[in-house]
Amino acid sequence: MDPWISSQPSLSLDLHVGLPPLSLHQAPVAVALARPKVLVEENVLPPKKEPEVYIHSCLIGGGVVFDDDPKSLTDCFLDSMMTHQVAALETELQRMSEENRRLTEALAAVASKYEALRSQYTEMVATAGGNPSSTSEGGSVSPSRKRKSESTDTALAPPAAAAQHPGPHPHPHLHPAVPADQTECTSGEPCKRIREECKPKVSKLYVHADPADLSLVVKDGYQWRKYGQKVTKDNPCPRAYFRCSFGPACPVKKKVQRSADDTSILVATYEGEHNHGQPPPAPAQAAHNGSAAPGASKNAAVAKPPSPPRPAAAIAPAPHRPQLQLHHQQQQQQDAAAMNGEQPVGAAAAAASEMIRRNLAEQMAMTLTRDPSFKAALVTALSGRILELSPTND
DNA sequence: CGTCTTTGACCTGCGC
DNA sequence: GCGCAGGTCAAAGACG
Repeated sequence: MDPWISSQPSLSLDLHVGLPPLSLHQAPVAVALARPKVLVEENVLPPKKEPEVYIHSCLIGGGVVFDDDPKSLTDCFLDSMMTHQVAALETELQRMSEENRRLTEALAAVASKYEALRSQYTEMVATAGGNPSSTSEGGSVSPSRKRKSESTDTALAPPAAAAQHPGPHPHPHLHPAVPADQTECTSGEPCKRIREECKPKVSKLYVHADPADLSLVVKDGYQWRKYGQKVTKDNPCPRAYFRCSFGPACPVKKKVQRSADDTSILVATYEGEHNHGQPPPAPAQAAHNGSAAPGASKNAAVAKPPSPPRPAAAIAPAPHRPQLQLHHQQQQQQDAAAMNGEQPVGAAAAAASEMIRRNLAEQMAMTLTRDPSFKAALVTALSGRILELSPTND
């Protein structure tokens, strides 16, 4: 994790902004523990500090002013109200912080257990004579469909996959035409287990959205093409299926569905990794933090790919790259460095850190401005402050 | 006319 | 083998 981030006690980025900054194989666990409701509320923390300071200073000097100035009666009344409110907010803050701490601990425990199991599994595969590198990489192995009529043609090159990936794939390690489980498995249970391990990297992103907005569009900076929608059993809200518009070169898919518990939350499930950079934002997109323009309903989530896919390694992170992708790529770089036995390069790490800070600030600003509770708290604090400072108050 | 979204139909995996 | 549920396809319609 970014040292700067971990040094910000009130931010608690692990659980609050976008995707938890864990490696993707940990993401589902992390997301399962993260409660989106809490995430947004806790984002209110930084602005609270201002009224907190204000109240403390008023408490110190209030008594002196009280005797001399009749107007200070109003001030003190307001101060009292503010103090009460701030006390309540502080209590809430403490509660949230405590909950955050518990969640973080639980997350760490689960992550460590997962790591232990993972290494155990890798060990087992290695001793069984398997090829750990083909499975532990997790890879963006696309679960290619095998339709009944097509699968009889050839097992090695399913037409569906061939249609999606004409010609040699530029990134076979990211999206092999033939999933490892299909080539290496010969029977039963081991095959199933390996297949599960070969699933594309899955990550989840919780996004606050207007419940009245039924578009199911998650603005993550990438361009998506919707290819299906389905009502699932466990959730009355329909689930939308998207493919990256850079496909078939980019195998990434995402599913977007409203949370069954809180319809104001969109749950975006990403499968696979982008093998290209984030498309350059259009003017309207740039004004919306690199996401699709909300007004353009027709092409909000989809646009023609502006440029051919580029290898991820050749692309510097875009300034508006969403937090998700930042964590994603950063983790990839760290993984790659770890695999090569390298230490993170100082300059690159600093640049990445700076990038994360910038995106973090943007993301927090966006989240905060979208949160009604934050707005209410801000309005309360500001109105109290304005009343206090107003020369005409009486 | 080209592109994208919608949506019913189809396919596949899984549990029984 | 059957039924269910999730995921995907592809025709039709909408839109610029």
